[in-house]
Amino acid sequence: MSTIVPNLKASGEKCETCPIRHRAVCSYSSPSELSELNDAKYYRDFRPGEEIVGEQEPMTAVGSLIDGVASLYKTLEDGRRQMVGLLFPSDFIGRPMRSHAPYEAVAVTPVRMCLFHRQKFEAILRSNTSLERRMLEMTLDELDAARDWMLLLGRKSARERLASFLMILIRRRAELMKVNAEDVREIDLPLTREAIAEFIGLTIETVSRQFSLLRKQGLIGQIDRRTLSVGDYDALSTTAGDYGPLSSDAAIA
Amino acid sequence: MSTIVPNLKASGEKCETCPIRHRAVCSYSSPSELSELNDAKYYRDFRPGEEIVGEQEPMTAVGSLIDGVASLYKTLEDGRRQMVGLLFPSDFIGRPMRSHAPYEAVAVTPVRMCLFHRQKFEAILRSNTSLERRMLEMTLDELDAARDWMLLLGRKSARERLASFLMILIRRRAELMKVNAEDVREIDLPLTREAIAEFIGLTIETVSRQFSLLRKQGLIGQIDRRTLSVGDYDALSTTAGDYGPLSSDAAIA
DNA sequence: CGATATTTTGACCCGGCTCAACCCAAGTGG
DNA sequence: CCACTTGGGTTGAGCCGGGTCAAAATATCG
Repeated sequence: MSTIVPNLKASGEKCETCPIRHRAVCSYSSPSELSELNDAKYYRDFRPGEEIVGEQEPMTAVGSLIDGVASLYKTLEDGRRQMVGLLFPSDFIGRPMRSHAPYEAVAVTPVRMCLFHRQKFEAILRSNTSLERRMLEMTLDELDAARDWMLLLGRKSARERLASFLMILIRRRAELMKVNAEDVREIDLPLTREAIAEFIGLTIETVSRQFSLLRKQGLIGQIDRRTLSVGDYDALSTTAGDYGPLSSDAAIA
Repeated sequence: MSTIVPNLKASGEKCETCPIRHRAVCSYSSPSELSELNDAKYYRDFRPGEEIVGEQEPMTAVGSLIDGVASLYKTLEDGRRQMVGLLFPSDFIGRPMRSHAPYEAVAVTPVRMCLFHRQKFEAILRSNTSLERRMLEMTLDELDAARDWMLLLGRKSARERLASFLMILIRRRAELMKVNAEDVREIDLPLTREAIAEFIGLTIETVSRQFSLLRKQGLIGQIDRRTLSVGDYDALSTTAGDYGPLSSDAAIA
């Protein structure tokens, strides 16, 4: 799983031109604060399937996801797994103020991370108030999203779960393209059936069946293997059972 | 549900003598910082079943649970409910930096809260670094606990869920009595079957059946209606499927 | 084109839900 | 003091949604 990957030294890359500069944990930092981060950071790439940090392993680095999609997992001794977070660019990976990772993080697509040595980051956190404030904000958002997810895992049917999952992707894309969620025509699926199943707490067979049903009923259509179209936004939204796009800015969602 | 309850003005009560002084969000605050909080705080009592804040309602106050047990809920339109947090003394209720509550909070037992006007609290947060640091710590712990809970809701069987729930109560009590979890002999159940079911994502019938099974198999015993004894700690712990007492200090757990 | 991985579909099964009866303790009022 | 209510809690019977196991269909890749 852990192949040798080059630890890129920050070559020409500067925080100022970073694509996630305005959304990541550093987004409130002033130019002077940023330069401290700039000096401490390093980049690292991960390939699909590669483990970013292991569950219960010492966590030496934390940082921001610059590009790609990653997921967080918790696993039971007998191998049952549950995804507990789905991370997109600008989301933060790692747990400050704890020496061991409470979960496993895995790259879903090719991933580029902006990393800091954990203890160094914690030291900066302590002195850099705007970093700490943003960290608190992001953590609160993640907590909101985690609670939405608890509702899904505890109470929603398979159909509702899949619809909720698609709504997350739709909202995420709407945000990215700066349009209303209703206007999103197509969404691409960065996850395999297995990852989707682990995310929404089902088996891959059930996920597949529910996809077929939603397709048959016209809520969604197929464009190609990794892309699908939104057939009936309202029906999807209703099936998801959400109150609206609340906590849409949270990391998990 | 919302009966008239006296809004107690801080009479003789001072933060210095507060029973949760050393664990709550204010626990890192210096004497001078504390006096600012002292001036802004007020107490309020809630009776069992009373709503502390409503889901999606404007949230004017936030604060610490001083005494009693409270729970957080998320609800679907058709009435299905999922508990998303179980709060004990020193835990924080409310969502800074958001105007509306993302969940409903309800008093389970008689509850006393130490409250702040939300915007006032946010202003203090911004100027009081130790308050913000502690807030971040507590939020990170809650997030860890929420993710443990996602694993439970997504993957554990009814039996495992109930055992996990009991382990939470055992650890919580161990902490309180300052003994090892293995040495806890009895635990009291502050929750009704219904609340337990809503917590672990089951129906009350299934909860009741699993209680009967655990009793029959000697993992637990009955002392009285609201108290039970630990019959076989190891079996309970194994059934819960936890790796150990990780994230034991988190708010939900 | 074969070889391997992923996805879909089918048949069957089982754990937990539903619906319903019953139990028990704690009021409450005559 | 007893009849009645009320609100948990327990237990049983039957069902069903989603899991399991197996096989076919479809992609992906040398």
